[in-house]
Amino acid sequence: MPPDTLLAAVVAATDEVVATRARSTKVAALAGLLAQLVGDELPVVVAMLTGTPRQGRIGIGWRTVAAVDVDPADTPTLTVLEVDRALDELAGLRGAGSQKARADLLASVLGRATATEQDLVRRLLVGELRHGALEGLVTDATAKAFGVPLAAVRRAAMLAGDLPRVAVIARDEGASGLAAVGLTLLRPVKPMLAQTAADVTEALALATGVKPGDQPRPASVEWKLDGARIQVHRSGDQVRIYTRNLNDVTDRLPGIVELVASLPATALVLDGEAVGVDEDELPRVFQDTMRAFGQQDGVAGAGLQSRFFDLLHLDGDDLIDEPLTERLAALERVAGPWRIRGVITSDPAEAQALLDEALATGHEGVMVKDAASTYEASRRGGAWRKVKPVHTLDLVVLGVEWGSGRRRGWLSNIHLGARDPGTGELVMVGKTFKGMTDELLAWQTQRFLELETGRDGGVVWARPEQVVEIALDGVQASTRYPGGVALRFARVRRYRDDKSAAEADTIDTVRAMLPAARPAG
DNA sequence: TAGAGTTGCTCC
DNA sequence: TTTCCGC
DNA sequence: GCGGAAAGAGCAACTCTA
Repeated sequence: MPPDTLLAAVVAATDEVVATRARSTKVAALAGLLAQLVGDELPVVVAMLTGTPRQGRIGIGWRTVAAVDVDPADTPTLTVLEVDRALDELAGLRGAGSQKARADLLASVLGRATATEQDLVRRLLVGELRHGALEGLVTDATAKAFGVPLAAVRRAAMLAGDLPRVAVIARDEGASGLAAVGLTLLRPVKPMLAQTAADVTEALALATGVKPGDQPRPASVEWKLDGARIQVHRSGDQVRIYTRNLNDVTDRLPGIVELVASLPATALVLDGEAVGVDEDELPRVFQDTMRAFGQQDGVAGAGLQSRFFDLLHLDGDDLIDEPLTERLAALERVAGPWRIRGVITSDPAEAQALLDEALATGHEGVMVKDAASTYEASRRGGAWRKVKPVHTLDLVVLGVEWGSGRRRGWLSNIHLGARDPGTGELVMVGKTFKGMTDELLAWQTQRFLELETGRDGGVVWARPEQVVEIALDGVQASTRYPGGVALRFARVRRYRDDKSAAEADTIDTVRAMLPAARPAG
């Protein structure tokens, strides 16, 4: 019988992964590790390597991790199964005194770990493994470790929604075992994701794979609702609802459970959105929707409604390999009134009209989907494209935070201010680190060091002179920022040297972008 | 018991 | 969520 | 084209502190 695998073996593999940028080398290192694992070690380590320990909510975050400081062990003795059991125990603690008990238990585990093992456990707990390999590469490594086709592992992982379990199947049952993994009712499937497109014309071309001069091909153009993604399973009178990350939120959404239970079918897997809707069928403000979605007791969530855009299973038949048009036809039959509005078209003008209509009704934009496409997890293929309007603002940089990881040594996350025309002061409305090339990072590092007025922790304060053009999805009410508004998904477009801070956009302009207030219906 | 602090989830 | 980057 | 990394805002639940 082989010895229990040490956590040190995982550390060694992640060290190899960190040391290279070549995918093939990373996969080889991970595969070498996976191939030597016995029994339950495999699912435990697969979960670790993807940065998501199988215990889920453990109740330890960066604050607790930072507070625990114990001398490391000299020699590695901790096994991966011991770490797994410790995580079980940590996750199980609750009630008065549990925070202290967690910290104590963590300290005892770390005390048995070497310095590098401690580091791995800490990174695992704060959810920032950052070893340059996550689920995608671990999937590759699983295929390599057990000599099974990558496509088979990917498909099984999508359908099972659970890579650790699929790795065990790959090891113990091989390719035929993987092929037998199918969509299982009441067990969530990885949702299909979308890529972006600048406008409907581009979206139509990219989604359908049509090149200039080719015959256009039809796409389904659908309203994109601003809510939370849900996947609803029904088997007989049992209904379960999952989020995009496969968390079970059934208890929060009793109204949707009731609706799906009433649909004319015996078995269903629906893909859609949970949204707040007022009496006039107009969408509620996103924050209202999310507040209701977040509450556990189901009372507030009862006000949320479901709208569906796909059907993956109907009464014993898996539909994931059927073309979208077939799935939509089945969806129309079984849940027509709750279908998200959409049209099948290859005409950019018709798609644009639907986008205009969606925006006028208060929705986020449209999705454009290849009408012939099958249902596939992840972004591969890009058969789904989202189109939403982009707003821009010219704001002033108030300060910058030092970056970490691959941005270490660069000033990265910039603090953004809008002008208050009344006082002449600048009002902070958000931060962003997105949209920066390496070249721009280098430039802004130099620029803001020139403008530096002082430091506070990781923040370098800058003389408020540099104007930056920011692209954003929109604006939302904020309790955190002094102006009462915050930017949603802000990213840098370009630095503007043709504008002074006195010409930057005002806080009034930012506030004017808030969605129209509606009664919370 | 109210408020502060921490965590983890939603937008991905 | 977005964008950039190396492979 | 893929997979990974950079890191934000809002919210609710839970635990701890004063």
